[in-house]
Amino acid sequence: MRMSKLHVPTLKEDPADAEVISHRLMLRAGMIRKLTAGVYSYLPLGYRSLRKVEQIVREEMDASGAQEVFLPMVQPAELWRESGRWDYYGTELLRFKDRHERECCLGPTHEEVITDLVRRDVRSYRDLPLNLYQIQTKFRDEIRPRFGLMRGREFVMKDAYSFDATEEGAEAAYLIMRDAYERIFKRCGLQFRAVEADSGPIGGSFSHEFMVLANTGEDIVVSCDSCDYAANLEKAEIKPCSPTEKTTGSEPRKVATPSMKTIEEVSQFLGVTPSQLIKTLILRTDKGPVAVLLRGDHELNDIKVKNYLAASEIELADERLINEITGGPMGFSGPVGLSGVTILADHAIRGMESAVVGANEKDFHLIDVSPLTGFKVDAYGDFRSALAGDPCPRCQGKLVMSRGIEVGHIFKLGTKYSESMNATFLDPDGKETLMIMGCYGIGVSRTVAAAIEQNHDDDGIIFPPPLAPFSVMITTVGAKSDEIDAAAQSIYEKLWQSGFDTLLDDRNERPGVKFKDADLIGIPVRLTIGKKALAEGKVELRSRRKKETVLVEIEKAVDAVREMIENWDA
RNA sequence: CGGGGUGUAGCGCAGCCUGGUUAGCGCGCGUGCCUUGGGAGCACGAGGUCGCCAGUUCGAAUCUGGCCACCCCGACCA
Repeated sequence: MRMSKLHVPTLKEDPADAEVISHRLMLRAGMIRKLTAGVYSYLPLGYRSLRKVEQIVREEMDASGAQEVFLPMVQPAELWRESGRWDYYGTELLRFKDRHERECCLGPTHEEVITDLVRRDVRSYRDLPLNLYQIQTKFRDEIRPRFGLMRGREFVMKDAYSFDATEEGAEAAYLIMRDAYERIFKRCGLQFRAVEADSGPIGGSFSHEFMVLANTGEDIVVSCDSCDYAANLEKAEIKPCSPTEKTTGSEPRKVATPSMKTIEEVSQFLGVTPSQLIKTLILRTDKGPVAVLLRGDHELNDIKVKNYLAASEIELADERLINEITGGPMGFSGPVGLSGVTILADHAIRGMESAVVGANEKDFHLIDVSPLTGFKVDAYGDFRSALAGDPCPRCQGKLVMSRGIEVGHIFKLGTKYSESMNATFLDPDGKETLMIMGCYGIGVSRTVAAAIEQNHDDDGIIFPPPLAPFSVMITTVGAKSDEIDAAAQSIYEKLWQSGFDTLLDDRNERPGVKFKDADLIGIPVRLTIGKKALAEGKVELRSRRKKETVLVEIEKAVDAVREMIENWDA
């Protein structure tokens, strides 16, 4: 392809409404353009990258025995009512009516459709296992789309669904997908990590997320510095600390803490550390109000509480509810004498001998409160988020934090959908049995964005070669010259014949413009043809990643390009 | 939805507070000359419902009200 013909509207300046790096660079590099909030058009370069990811995904899915299908995007409400998600999914499901007033939605995911498809035609254990996947546009009416392709409303996703006759089969299917995902993201040239994850509203018994490690990631990855334990912060387990047997030995005392509401204010005012305080959080849930007790320096993990209570909704109580339950204002809540509310306490509370708590009265706290005897707790559990330096739940190591972008998520669904939608088969004994399902997603468009988040510099994108829209950019420099043009044309043809997607910058531009554009759009290898080197039968080769320029003989140029790409990470 | 912010040429912005006649600047775009190793230079030129609607006023990009769109922070997720 020739640059003079390719539609690559690069921008010199950053678009004002793009904040994150991948969004900025994709706009500047002429890869995407926004149509409306969270909805993007792919220009030639962007679409080429997207298709590179798709192709890798497709090859590895096929190799793992999954079969590609293509499911409808418009889906009838009846299916969603059957699974129970028409009401549960909320406003993220874009709903509308057709001309006959029939209710429909745009598919945000395809469990309903695939389950319906399979239950119609699969009747026997002989037809199982089955794994079907598709690469398709999804629509989720996100509350707040942002960050360009990182969280669009319309996005490209690969979703696979496995159906098995037995529990063992379902677990094997899960592991096969796990391996396939490892290969996919490795082939994409990304630094990533598979982490344990909460299974969220899709449900199911266990799941892993595939995180591309990048500072701009929205998720926090917790990992052990000595074993291979890794989990999403929302899931990361905390090793319970050993309970103390000691009490304060004295009665609690009430002290005045005028206008001291926050942990910092109270601890500073009383001259104690935040870890000597207990914070009492009142939560409103669909299972009734709950008080959660945490050590002052710990943070609530609402997902853990939500899972513990099997609640579907949970939020911090407002001033009014707090007052109703504790009798005191916000900022002075404490567990002593609290009643009419479930009291949950984090394990760490048991390790405290003496604590400062709110007195449930404006401007007062209690000191010298003994958690062992000072108040009643309905249940102890793991309710806080991990902190860097916490002990690993699996070994003696310590936990460290990093940021990640979730590009893949695999779930073992079990019979959640086969049960609600009655997807059954006859087992060898002729008995009607529920299929056991798994589902496996990859954010294909997000993967392109994540690759850019992870690989860029001040000059632009540094594409890992497998995802680059083109592998090589041939740049001619200097005044127009027949010799240079001929050499460029010759190498251009050879590179294509050798299987390299090659761009030839034949524009009548000054070299600076060509170099800037090549850097911006992140082409891995730049091959520059200039008068001086050409006279000696040589061309220049430059790695976008290492930024070193080497001179090679024209005859060896193709091999040198190949070597540079093959040793990309070296 | 709650909080914060922005809407003026394809992009980035100034002008608005303190209303005034042809609405500016840089980049980009077109034509010509010139130039060709890191976003050159000169000349000429095209391009604007000042987000939309209503109001105030002799007069509105500018003041007032309503609406819309987009961005950022929170709850959601590939």
